[in-house]
Amino acid sequence: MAWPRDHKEKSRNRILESAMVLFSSRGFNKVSIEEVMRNADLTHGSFYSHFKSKQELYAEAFKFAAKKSAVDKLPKNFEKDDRVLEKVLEKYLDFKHVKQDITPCPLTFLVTDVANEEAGVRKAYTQSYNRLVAFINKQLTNEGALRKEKALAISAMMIGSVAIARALENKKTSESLLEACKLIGTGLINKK
Amino acid sequence: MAWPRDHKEKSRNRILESAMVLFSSRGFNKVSIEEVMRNADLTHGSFYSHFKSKQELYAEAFKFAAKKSAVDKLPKNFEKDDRVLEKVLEKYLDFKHVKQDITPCPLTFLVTDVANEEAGVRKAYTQSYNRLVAFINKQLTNEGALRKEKALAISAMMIGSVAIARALENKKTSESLLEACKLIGTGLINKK
DNA sequence: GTCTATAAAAGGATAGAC
DNA sequence: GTCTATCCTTTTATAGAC
Repeated sequence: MAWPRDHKEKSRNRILESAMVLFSSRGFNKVSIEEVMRNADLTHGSFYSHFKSKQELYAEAFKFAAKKSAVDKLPKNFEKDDRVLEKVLEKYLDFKHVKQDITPCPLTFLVTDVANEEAGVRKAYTQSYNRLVAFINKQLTNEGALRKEKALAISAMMIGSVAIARALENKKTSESLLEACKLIGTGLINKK
Repeated sequence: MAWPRDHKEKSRNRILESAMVLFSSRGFNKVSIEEVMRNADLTHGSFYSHFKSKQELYAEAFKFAAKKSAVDKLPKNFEKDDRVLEKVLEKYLDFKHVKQDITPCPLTFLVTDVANEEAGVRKAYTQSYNRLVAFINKQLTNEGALRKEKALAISAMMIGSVAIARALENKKTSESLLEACKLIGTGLINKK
């Protein structure tokens, strides 16, 4: 029929966008295909024209989310300026991120979820994580022997603290945790 | 009938033990009540003599798991010795923990899972997390103004790195991450 | 490619016998 | 308190019309 040639791709992107938002906020297993499709203004029957299973959707949605996340949208080339990393920490470790007032980073929001899923999903996670670590590592221009280790530790503090903050029952403790990680993280950046 | 008076409690503990293991390794939503009960050598019908819902089981199992975890079994009183915390890091950030060759810490294995569940579960998580931070804080005897912040940052590195390591697809990257966090974490302990 | 309709299975929860 | 049997809802996945 006379469909625009990008029609399928647009539908697919709507599905991925829908899945990304829903999976991040409630977890993969608590979101049904019907819900993903409805949120993308489609009916659930047509899901299988795009993906062969829910697991495949997860892997694809994860890659899609990783591209859209704040970290991956950062410039690939930048000045020798430690403040870039400090600004990333500032934004990432903000309570707004915990509350999803900014687009959530799937590395954090789905970290445990992914561990329980199949290889394709974990591969998507790994690739996205490696890009984050590479970015941090590039920013640590003043470091010596511990540069790589600091990059990994900072990534763990970022992902860990936001994940924990999301699980805690009160906002105050969450914010203390985020602030502490900003402080200690920044300390790691600037000390040689 | 002539049941031993601790019969119900023993069954309950078997259910909690069973749930703890299964939830930690595969996540709350992927484990059915029938599976939990079968693993506890019971049939699923009798589940509701012990818990009113699966959510209630989760909260109770979490408290139970927290008590059994390595951290909570540590002595409450200890010498002024920084090495205690270093030893905890050594054990917690071991690949054996990732592979569940030691009893997994639910703070790590269920961190994202918990964030998507109801208040009772998050309360249990928060209490357990606060105990961990209090323990770390107590160990940091050489610190000054940043003592509290360091304790929080170390907790985020512990929980974060093991969670990430579980999600990654290859062992080598996971081990680099764990080693880096041991190193940087130990550095935070010893520097004033 | 998307729709409606439906199959088929899984899982949470309850009823009643012992 | 635990068992077997069953209800009922949700959910993944497929079939066939347009």
